[in-house]
Order: sequence, then structure tokens, then C-alpha cells
Amino acid sequence: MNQHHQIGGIEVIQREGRVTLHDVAAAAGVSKSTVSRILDERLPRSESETAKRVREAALELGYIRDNSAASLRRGKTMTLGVIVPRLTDTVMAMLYEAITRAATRTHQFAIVATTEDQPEQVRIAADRLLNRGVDGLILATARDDDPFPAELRARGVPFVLALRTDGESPSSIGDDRLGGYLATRHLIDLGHTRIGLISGPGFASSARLRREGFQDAMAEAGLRIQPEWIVDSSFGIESGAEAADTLLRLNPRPTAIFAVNDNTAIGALSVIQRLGLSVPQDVSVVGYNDIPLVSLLPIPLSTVRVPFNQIASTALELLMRPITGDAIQMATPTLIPRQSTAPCSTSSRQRLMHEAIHT
Amino acid sequence: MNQHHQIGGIEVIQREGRVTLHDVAAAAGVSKSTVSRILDERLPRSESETAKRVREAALELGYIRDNSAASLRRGKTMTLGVIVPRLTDTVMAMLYEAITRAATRTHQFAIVATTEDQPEQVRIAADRLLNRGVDGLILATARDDDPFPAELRARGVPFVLALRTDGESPSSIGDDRLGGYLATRHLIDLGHTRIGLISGPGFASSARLRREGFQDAMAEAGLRIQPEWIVDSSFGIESGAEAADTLLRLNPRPTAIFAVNDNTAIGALSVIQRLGLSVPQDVSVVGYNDIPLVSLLPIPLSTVRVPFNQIASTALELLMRPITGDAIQMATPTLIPRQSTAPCSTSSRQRLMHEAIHT
DNA sequence: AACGTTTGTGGGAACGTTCCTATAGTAAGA
DNA sequence: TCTTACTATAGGAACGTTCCCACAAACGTT
Repeated sequence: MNQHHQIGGIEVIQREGRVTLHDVAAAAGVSKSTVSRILDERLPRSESETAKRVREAALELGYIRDNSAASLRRGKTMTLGVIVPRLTDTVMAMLYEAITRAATRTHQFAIVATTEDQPEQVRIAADRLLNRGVDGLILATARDDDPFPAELRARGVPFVLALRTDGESPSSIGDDRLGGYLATRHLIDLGHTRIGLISGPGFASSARLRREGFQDAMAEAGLRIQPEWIVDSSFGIESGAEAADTLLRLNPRPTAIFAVNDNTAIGALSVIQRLGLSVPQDVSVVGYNDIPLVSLLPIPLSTVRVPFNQIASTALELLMRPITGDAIQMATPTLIPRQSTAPCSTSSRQRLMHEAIHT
Repeated sequence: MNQHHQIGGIEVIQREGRVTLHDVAAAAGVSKSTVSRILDERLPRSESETAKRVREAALELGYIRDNSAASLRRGKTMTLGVIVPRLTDTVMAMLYEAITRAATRTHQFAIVATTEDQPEQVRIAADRLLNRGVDGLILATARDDDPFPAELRARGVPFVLALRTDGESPSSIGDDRLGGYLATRHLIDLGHTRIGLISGPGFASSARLRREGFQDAMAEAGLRIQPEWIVDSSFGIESGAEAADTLLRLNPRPTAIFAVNDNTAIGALSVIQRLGLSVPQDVSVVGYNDIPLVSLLPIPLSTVRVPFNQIASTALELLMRPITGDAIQMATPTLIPRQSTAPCSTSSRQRLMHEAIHT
């Protein structure tokens, strides 16, 4: 089992330490077919005497299945690829971690590639993953009018969209319209009527649907939306700051802001503070996603929690099973009220502060 | 030829129409050995007529090398595993992204597993990666007195530590002692003498070395450190807030705080604001790592920038090459002064504010 | 002209696994 | 007791690639 090689004139004992099925089979006194069958995690676990003996031998020898060989033979790698814009965006990190958890449950593994925030790099990222032999792709980079999903379909690559949808490809998303509605409704219930929206980029379904939810809630409450209350942005902090600045220079200015995500909300908080205003006394703010940071800000941010685990599980199911019924699956978000939102009032500031602290 | 074991989902598409080396060889009128050699990215690129013809045929047929087969034959997967506590910790996401970039340069791929912040899960994470057949491991989870590196060595698994070291294993880290020195020296240069340290967890070399750098700078300036100025913490925001709270209740309280990382600095900022104090007028704050967020806070945070790209490249080199010289490689950090630090003064607050704004 | 040396090519044997097929053994039904 | 049906096993052929080897052709050098 140990082979002696000549390397640079020095004889080295190189541990061909790889324990193969054959070794385990020999140790357990059975054939390699039997070992293969018993150690196959996809088959129901056998409790026969042989099975126990084989497992014991495998453990003792420190057998690790050669993934490459198994993948080659099976024609499957049990690996799926995830494409996100960035991992330094906490939302994307949360999604990827959730996908990893879900994949582990089905004996799979999720590997990730980023586009470094450049949409055209999605092809590079996909090729990198496909070269790695993934069984399927999960994209969190979908944009409206993006031809890429169609290309994947044409190439026969199995894929699912996550967090955002193009309206036709199989997708696992949060119910962004509902989330937008919940956030806005929360502000309306607190008495706000002039509500600004940092609406995110137009190319993302998530942003568009949250905006529609905003509009739903306003319409339901009989509130007219002034066009200047809706300000476009990207998903970044700086962009949120700029949008908030625009909103707060209006006269009269909004008493509340709903931001398309937590990042833009954080940007808004910065601007509010710089302008010498207070949250929630002067302006209430609601974010979206509930990234870990926002509950720990000086003024914890009210936000909408997205069930990433559920979205991840659904994405995996869509990828594995034949498509039954609607290909666009939505998970229900939850409003998390915190101290960045308070009743709207121009008169009794003391009361507001008191409530904000003790809510 | 192609067998259908399951209907629907991923499997079917993969098998059908797979273009193999043999197909390309036939199309180009050469043998598969020749095609293999020409398409081998590790060999110097040939520009011969045959090479061009082969590449053209491969492109036309849409040939993608079967990674599993290549890995099986080569005995290498060109894949390396990264273990981090969490990806939702932006520092770890930055490290992983940097490792990915470095790996790409050498035709490798980095896959990641997390311990979900539980140190004992490092074994689970490592097994997951090793089962996937990685060629080596990069750990960002090192702790003092952790037996795990020794276990890896005993198993003959190639590995490198990143960001933190155990003092003996091959490691690629930032010069944390220097970084701690730079941050503290910056505060001293601004006239601060009572400087508090949120010192991070004792088990991490990064935290310990930053503390030593703090002590170096204080000693160099002839400043005595009161024991109560050094407060232990974890790496989390909440913990930073608690530590800052402890520091700011001292009498006299520190006029400046150096936090072991940006997270704890953010926690400190929260507490300072809640206590009705101002940054940098009442308290200056310095963080560490320069995660993207901190430059966009209401008061942009002074911090120490860590060269993650360099640390990642060095980690890969340590993993690939035989160990020459010192196994613990350090990269030089840079101080990034921003608006969270200002000259110390008890008298002229106006001047301080003015300088803070225009620094 | 004769002889190494270098370079490019094709044949074919691995790599370690899975899974098809054949066979032996065991249980159930007549 | 003899089928019939089922199970567990072993044998061995793939899976697609790399890489060792043998061989031929082209190139310099003597």
C-alpha cells in the first residue's frame, strides 16, 4: 500500500494513504460492491450484520469516499452553485448560509460565486460554477429584462431564482408586496400620512413589489402619494443617504420613511442625524430584511424579517423536483417593530420620546 | 447509452449530449491525448496549428471538461476549503472574497464552510470540506490552545491559518501588533492620554496582538495604563456596547476608545450616543478592519485597514509551496483616520468640533 | 552522413466509484 | 418436496480524464 518514490535523489516514503472501497471490502471480508451499497447515503440505512461490520471497518480505516470518482460515476456532483452580487452584502451572506443549511439536509453542498456587483459578470460566475460541475444554479442576481435566465434554459442548465424573480423562471422569493404593505401599514397605523419611499433600483422585482405594497397600503388608507415622496435608489448605504436627503428637504417633509432594505435605511439614519433630526421623534424609519446589525443600532431599526431558511428550502425543492404548479413560490415576511418607529405627532414630543424608549 | 434513473429535475439533462474529449478529438482529427494536452491549462499555451484547430472544435462543440474525471485522474481537485465562523460577519466575507480572487488566479476554486460561531463545529466543517475532496484548508477560526491544527497535521491535511495564528502553524495574518500600535498612536498624537481598550476575546491572537500594540504605544508615550481601561469582549456589536458602557462609567472616563474591531466600535458608538455623549467631541473612537459600512456611518469611523487581498495571496502560497523560512507571514495594516477621532481637549469644544469636521 | 536531442503524437492503462447483471441463498406458497 | 419470488452478494464494465510510454519526425552537432 505504501509506495516508494524517488524524488530529487532522496527516497521518500509517500503515503498513498488513500483508503479505497477495496481496502474496506478486504477488511470486512466482502466485495467492494457490497461496501458501496452499504455506504450509499441515498439508500435506506441497513442494520444487518454485514452492514455493521462494513461501517466499522470503514471507520477504523478512516475511509473517505472519493468525491471525484463518485461524481464521475453517478453523473451528479451533489453540488449546487449559488450566484450572488456580493458576500459582503449581509443579506446575500444570510441567503447563502441558509442555502448551505438546506443543502446539507439533502446531502448536498452549496458553492458560491459572486459577480462583484457587476451584472455582466453573471456569465463568468456561472461558467466558473458550471466548470466545477454543479448540478444546478441558484441565482440571486435576477434583473428585469435580463436575457441570462433564457440562456440558461436554452443550454439546459437547471436553475432557480432566489430573492428576486423575472416573472417566469422558477423562483423562490419573499412576498415583497406583502412586506412593503406591512411596513407601510405599520407607519400608517402610527398616524403617519406623509410617508417617503426609498424605492430601490427599478430592475429588481423585490424593489418593485415592495413599492407596490407601499402603494397598496397608502391606497387602502385613502392617502394620496405625492410623486416626490418616491425616490429611486440602489441597494447601497450611500444611495439610501442621498435618497433620504432628497426626501427630507421637501416641504412639508415626510414624517416617516420606508426604505427598500436595511442598507438604505442605515443611510437614511445617517442623513437624519446629520441634519440634526431625531429618530423616531422627527422621522420614523422602517427597513427591510432584518440583518443582524440593525437590531443593535443606537436606535434599533424597525424592519421586515424575511424567512431566508424557507426561501432557501423552497429554492432547493424547485431545483430538484419537477415543476408542479406555480413556479414562483413566495414566503411570508414578518414586520419587526422596533424603536425607529413611533406615533406621528407634532405636538407632544415628550410623550413620543417616552413611548419610543419603552416600546 | 444514456440511462434515465429519475425523471425530471437535474439528472437527465446532465447526461445527455455531454461532449467529451473524444468528440472534440474526432472533430479536430486528432487523438484524445492531444486534445487533453492542448486544453490543459497548467501547461504553457501552445499556438500551433493543431492547437488552434482543437480549441476551435472544443468551442464549437461547447466542450466543458468533466471536473470529476479530471480530479479523479489528477489526484487533485484544484479546490481548497475555507473555514470561517460566519459569513454574515463582514470581515469573514471580505476574507473569503479575497481568497476567491487569489484562488482564481491560480486556476483554483475556494469553497467555504462555517462553524456557525461554535468552535467545536470546526471539525464538522472540516469534514464537510474534506469529504468534498479539497486539496487544502484555510482556517480563519484559530484559537489559542486549540488542538485542531495539530489534529490536521497528524492526519496529513495541508492547511494554513488566516487572520489569526496559533503561533506555530503556517499562518497568513495582518500585523496586528503594528495595527494596534498605529491606532493607539493616532489617539495619543491627538492628545489623548486616558485611552480605553475594548480588547476582544483572549483566545484570538489578533485581539491579543492588538492589545500588545496598544500597550507598546502607551509605553512609548510614557502613559500609564490603568487596569480598568482594558475591558474584555467578544468580537460582536453587543459585546462592544457592554464594554464601552463599562469604560464610560469610569471616573474620570477615557477620552478615547480603541476597539479591537469595527463591530465592537459600532457597539461603542451606540452606547456613546445613548449616554448623550458625542463622537468625536466627548469621545474619540478607533475601530479595526475597515469594513465597508464604517465609512458610511453618520460619523465615519477611523479605523485600521487590513490588506485582505495580500493576506489571501500569502495564505495560498503557504498552502502550495514548501515552507521556506518563517511560517508566520504578516501583512502591514494602514491607519485610516476619519471623523470619529479628534484632538483631545476639555476646554475649547468649539475648536474640537471645527477640527473634527474638517480633518 | 551518422548520431544524439528535442518535440509532437497516439495508444492505452490507470484513477475509485457506481450500477448492471448474474448467481447463490432464503423464505413463502403450492 | 418443488416451485416461485425475493434478497443479498460478487463480478466487472463503465464514467471521462490524465499521463506513461513508445514511436516518429524534425533539428543540431560532430
